[in-house]
Amino acid sequence: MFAGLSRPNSLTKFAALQARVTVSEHSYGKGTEIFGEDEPADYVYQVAVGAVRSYKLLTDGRRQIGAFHLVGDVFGLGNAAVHRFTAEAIVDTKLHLVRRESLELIAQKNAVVIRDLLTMTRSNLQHAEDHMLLLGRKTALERVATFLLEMDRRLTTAGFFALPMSRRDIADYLGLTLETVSREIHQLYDRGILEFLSENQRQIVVLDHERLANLDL
Amino acid sequence: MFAGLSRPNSLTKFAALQARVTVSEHSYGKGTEIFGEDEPADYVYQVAVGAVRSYKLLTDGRRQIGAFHLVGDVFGLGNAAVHRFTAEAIVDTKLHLVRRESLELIAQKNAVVIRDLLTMTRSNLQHAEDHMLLLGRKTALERVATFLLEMDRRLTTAGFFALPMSRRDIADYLGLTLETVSREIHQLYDRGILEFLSENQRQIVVLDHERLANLDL
DNA sequence: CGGGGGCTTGAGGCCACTCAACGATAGTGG
DNA sequence: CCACTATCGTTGAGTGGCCTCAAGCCCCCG
Repeated sequence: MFAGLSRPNSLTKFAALQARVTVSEHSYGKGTEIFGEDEPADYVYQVAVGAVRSYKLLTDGRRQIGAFHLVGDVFGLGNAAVHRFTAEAIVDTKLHLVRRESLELIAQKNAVVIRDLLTMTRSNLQHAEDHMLLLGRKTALERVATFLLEMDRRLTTAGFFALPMSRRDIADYLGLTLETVSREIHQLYDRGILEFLSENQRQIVVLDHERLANLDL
Repeated sequence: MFAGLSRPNSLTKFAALQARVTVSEHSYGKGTEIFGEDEPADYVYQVAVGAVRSYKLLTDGRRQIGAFHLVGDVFGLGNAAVHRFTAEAIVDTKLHLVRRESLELIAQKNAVVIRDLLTMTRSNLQHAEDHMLLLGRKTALERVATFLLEMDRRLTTAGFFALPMSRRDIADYLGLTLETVSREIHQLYDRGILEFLSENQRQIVVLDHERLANLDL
């Protein structure tokens, strides 16, 4: 029943869920925390509107964003009793919340539910595995190319996409500095691989997917 | 029933499993491939003897090792129908194999089985999340310190541990070069934090866990 | 005893980082 | 309505941490 919820247009399935578990909705202003590392993990979340970053910090403030959660994505799954991440709203965001408790309850009777949880956890794991390759072995330009392809795939609608996150967020996702991210994006622009829409540097059109994919080895 | 199999001393539980699914054992010589990326994922594996590396490659040969699987570890879980990485025996290795098919069959009747698969997949995910922080944000010295603490935790028995993997493997796990790994390990030696046993640089005693943990922020 | 693999160590180079300045935009309060 | 400020992004100059290239040692194994 939760299966496919991570795909944007499967929100319909959510209706079926509501008859069985407690689903609530909650709004989070730009920049506010949804949950913190080491807090008890009482809920599972789905993005209805907006975007979320989840990250870990080192003691001196260095930050690694593990994933961006966009509309339709389910997150808060990989956690045990306690969250392993901090999650924050990147922009004004609405989330659907499901109590873990009630999910457990259903899961005991309905094997399909656990199976769906397993499927979603697997896809989180696969994303993490791909990201390890990026962080460990790709150059700055390759990282940015991979990132843009991911965002193009996940949020392009009318031939372009609008990034909800800042250059700093992108940098902390890619293991770079914000200056490097800026430089590499502009190098792709100079090569004619992408274009900016209007004055806003967050709206991007990918002109040449193939060359972008070749940079992303 | 599979729960806890990832912990070294839970091999006992494996006996209970054998009555229900087809479990076979297989040996792999040092350096041989267990499965390749994009091959069909027909089995789930558990290390009985030896050690395994699983990795991804870029087209030009750059390699990122995502995890080392040691005695007791279960792997091959995060995969869908097709493997997402290559697995190789680091040393001569014996594995227990369970057909995915028969696992699926049991899982349909026994919700506990899926639950255990979910738990193990989660712990793989958490390892990957920690590793993203390492690859994205830690310095060379911090990476090596984190690695040594992990190995100390996972394979110390008589006050020391013997690394099954080469410097090159460690480097590809930590996103460094083998030369850098060598230099950083020796810096820890020079600081009196660790010692080598006999002539073999793979047998290590950690003398000062606390200082090692402080380097690993 | 010759050859190869694994590890160490040194010298030099480069890619991404640091530090800094600047422009543009949005939100705020007088 | 307009400073004022904060945030965000870009761009340049210089630095440094890790990589590259290279040589040499040790051990194992044929």
